[in-house]
Amino acid sequence: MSEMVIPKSTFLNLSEEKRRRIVREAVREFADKGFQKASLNAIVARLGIAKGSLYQYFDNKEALFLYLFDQFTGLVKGTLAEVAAFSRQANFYAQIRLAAEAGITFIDRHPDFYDIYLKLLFEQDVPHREELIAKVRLFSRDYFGPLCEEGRRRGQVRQDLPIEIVTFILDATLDRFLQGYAKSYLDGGLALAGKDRRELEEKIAAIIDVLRDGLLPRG
Amino acid sequence: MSEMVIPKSTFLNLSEEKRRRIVREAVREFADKGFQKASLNAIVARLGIAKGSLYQYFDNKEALFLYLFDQFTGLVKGTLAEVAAFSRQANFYAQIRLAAEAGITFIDRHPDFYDIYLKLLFEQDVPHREELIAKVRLFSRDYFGPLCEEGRRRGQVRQDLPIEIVTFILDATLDRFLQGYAKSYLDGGLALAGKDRRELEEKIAAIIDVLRDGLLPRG
DNA sequence: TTGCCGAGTGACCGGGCGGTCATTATAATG
DNA sequence: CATTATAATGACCGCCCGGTCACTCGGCAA
Repeated sequence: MSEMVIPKSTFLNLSEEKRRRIVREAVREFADKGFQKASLNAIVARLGIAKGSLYQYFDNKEALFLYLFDQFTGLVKGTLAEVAAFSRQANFYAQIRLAAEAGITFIDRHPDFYDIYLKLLFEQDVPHREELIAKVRLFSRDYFGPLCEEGRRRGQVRQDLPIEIVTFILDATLDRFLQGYAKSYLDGGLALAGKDRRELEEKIAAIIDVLRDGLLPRG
Repeated sequence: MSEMVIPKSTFLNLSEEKRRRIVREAVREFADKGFQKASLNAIVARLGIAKGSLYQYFDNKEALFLYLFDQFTGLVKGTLAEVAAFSRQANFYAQIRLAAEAGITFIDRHPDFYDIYLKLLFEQDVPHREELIAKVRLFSRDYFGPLCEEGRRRGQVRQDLPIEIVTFILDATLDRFLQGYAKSYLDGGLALAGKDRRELEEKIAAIIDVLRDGLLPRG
């Protein structure tokens, strides 16, 4: 279902180890520089192969990038499916918490892929950019939307709240939390970047508590 | 207090109209392409001046960019000071609402400046990038922090909530709202980009209501 | 009229880019 | 072994970049 972008057969004939090495170094370069500034010369230099070889594997820079992004969306999709299955029985607020923690895990495992995505958000002239962003964001909406409806159905979320406002807030907050974890200058004073897992989970819990109970004094 | 970055005297000697024209076109170019891809050739071509002239005004690409960003931070600072003064007496939630509306107004007035900032967030190798981002984000924190403390003091925000969590949520949500207004693919399904002022204010009010009252059914 | 000086000019430089392709090396086949 | 198919190579191409600099221009003071 992912793997919609296929490289040249030459690439597929390579040993898995070499393929992984190429993907790893290419992802690193795109994560460092973004699409436009990423240099195929730099990639082949790091890999110790000739530039011509890269063109045996992929038609051009764009095809290479699309292939990498395809791998990324596959990983995202898998992660979300896992967490959805794992947390199906849980309370709505626990589900949100687990999703946030899965996001942290994903960034820990694939920081360069996440960097590529972040750069893509505001870079210009990246081929199929809006389409790629939309693909990822659709995952997020497809996850939070049903979650909220289910939470409302089960009486864990107020019936009178507009679903799209709730998903917007959850999406925005979680997104920013993950961005702050990956990029310290976006952590909004929570100093997320250096924290260990336990502290991160405490912050997540605190945020969800505030969203659940509201800012206004009760009574 | 802004205007810390000074161009060459040649630039300051130009007529205000010419200066504004140069700033306008340069901002447009940097907003379109980001720092790295922005082309001085393109800027001088649009302005109809020689490249050498640009180098009479600014030492190099970096100095030009820093000057533009300085203008930007001046505008942000002024806007925040205005809204702070204007909303001083208001209820906490009205203050938040007014800040969000001021953000909308700012983007309407200076969309290219806002674009430069958004691109800066994830672009690599921009001179003084983290410093510039920190400067803008400090404005935001300096605004929301005291606001939350004041709101708590006045009993409009629960006493037991950790301030930094509250500011994080407000900052993240407002930020994402403005990003969604400027970039339709980030609007999280609220379709903010096309909306008129009244509809935007309704969305803002709805979001603040949810944050104020919480997701959990009361009772 | 002359000399001066700041403003404005654009051809030019070195360098890096994505991409090409004729050539060589390697592996598979009979 | 020879022949053929596939993979790997890197010099090279045209392009555009940021930045330079020897030069021209125009107004003003002497």
